[in-house]
Amino acid sequence: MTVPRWLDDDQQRAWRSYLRMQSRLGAELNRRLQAASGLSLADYDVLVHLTDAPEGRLRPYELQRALEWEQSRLSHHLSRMQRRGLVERRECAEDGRGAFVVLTEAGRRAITAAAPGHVQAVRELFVDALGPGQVETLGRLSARVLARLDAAAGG
Amino acid sequence: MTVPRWLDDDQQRAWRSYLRMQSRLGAELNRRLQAASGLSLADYDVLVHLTDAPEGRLRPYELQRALEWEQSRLSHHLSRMQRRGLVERRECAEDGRGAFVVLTEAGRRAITAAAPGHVQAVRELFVDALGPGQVETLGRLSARVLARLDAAAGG
DNA sequence: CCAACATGGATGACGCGTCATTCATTCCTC
DNA sequence: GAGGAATGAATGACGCGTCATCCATGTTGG
Repeated sequence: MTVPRWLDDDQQRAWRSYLRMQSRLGAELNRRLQAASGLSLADYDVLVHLTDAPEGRLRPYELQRALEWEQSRLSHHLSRMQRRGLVERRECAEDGRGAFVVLTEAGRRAITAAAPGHVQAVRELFVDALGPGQVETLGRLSARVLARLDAAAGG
Repeated sequence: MTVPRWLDDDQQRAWRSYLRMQSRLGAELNRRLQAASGLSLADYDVLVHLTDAPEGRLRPYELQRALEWEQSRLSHHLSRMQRRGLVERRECAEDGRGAFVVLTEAGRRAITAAAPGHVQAVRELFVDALGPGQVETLGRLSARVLARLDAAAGG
C-alpha cells in the first residue's frame, strides 16, 4: 500500500451504522439486564457457562477459553462475582496450581431469574427486528468477519 | 408473554456469532490503534469530530450528541485527554455555564498520524472481509436494529 | 535428579464507563 | 424581577478491562 485508501461514502455509512448499532444494542441489553436482575452481560455469560457444566463447576482456564476472555479479566471478574456470592472458588485436587469455579445456589437463582427476560430482550431488539432470513444473514456476515479475524491473528 | 420463548438453534447460532464478531473486531481494532498511535477508539472518535469542526472546537454537549455518549463519560474522557495534551478546555463567552473543547496541535498531529492505519484496519477486517454487496447489507441490517432501538427508547 | 521452561492463576496499577450528585447559569413564568 | 425549572458541565465512588508482573506447581530434557 502506498497512499492510504479511504472508505467511500457507502462503506463509510455502513461502517458507521454498524458501529452505532453495536454500541447501542449492547448498552440497551446491558441496561435492561442490569435493571431487571442486577447482573451484567458479563455476569450472565459466566453463569450460563457454569450452568451448562456438569456439577456447575469449571476450571478457570476452561471458562476462559469458552468465553474468549483474557485470563486476568476472568480472574478479576470472578473475584467480584465471588464477593457478591454468585460463585465460589475451590481448590483442585488433581492439579495443585489450579482451581475450580463453582456456581453457588444464589448464582443459580440469579441466572434462572434473569434468563427469560434477557432472551426476550434479545428477541425483541435483534431477532424480531431483523426477521428470520436476515438473522441468518447477519450470522453469516459475522462468521465471515470472524474468519478474517482468525486469519489476521493466526497468520 | 406467558412462557418465555427461547431462541431456536439457528437464531442462537447467529446471535452468538454476532456477539463474538462484535467483541473480537472491537478488541482487534482497539489493539491495533493503540499499538500504532497510543490512541483508543474513543480518543479517535473524539478527535475525528473535533477535526471536522470549524476551528477545531466544539461545545461539550455538541460532542456528546454527535458521539451518543453519556455526558459524564465525555466529561471524564475529556479530562483524561486534556491531561495527555490532546485537547484543551476553554471558557465560553456566550454561555457562562458552558465551555469549549479545543483540539490542540498535539491532538491534530495524533489523529493525522493515526487515521491512515486505522482506516486500513477497518478496510482489512471489515470492508474487505465482507466485500462490497455485503458491506451494504450489513449496513442495512444495522439500520434495522437501530430503528428498533429507537422505537424501544422513544416509544 | 534438576534446571529450564510451560501452565494455571492471582494481583496491583491504571485507564475507562456509569450512576448519583452537585453547582452555576440561563430560561421561563407569574 | 423573583423564584422555580431546565440546561451545561464537573466530580466522586465504584465496578470493569488491560497490561505487566508474580508465584506456585507441573513437565521435560539432559
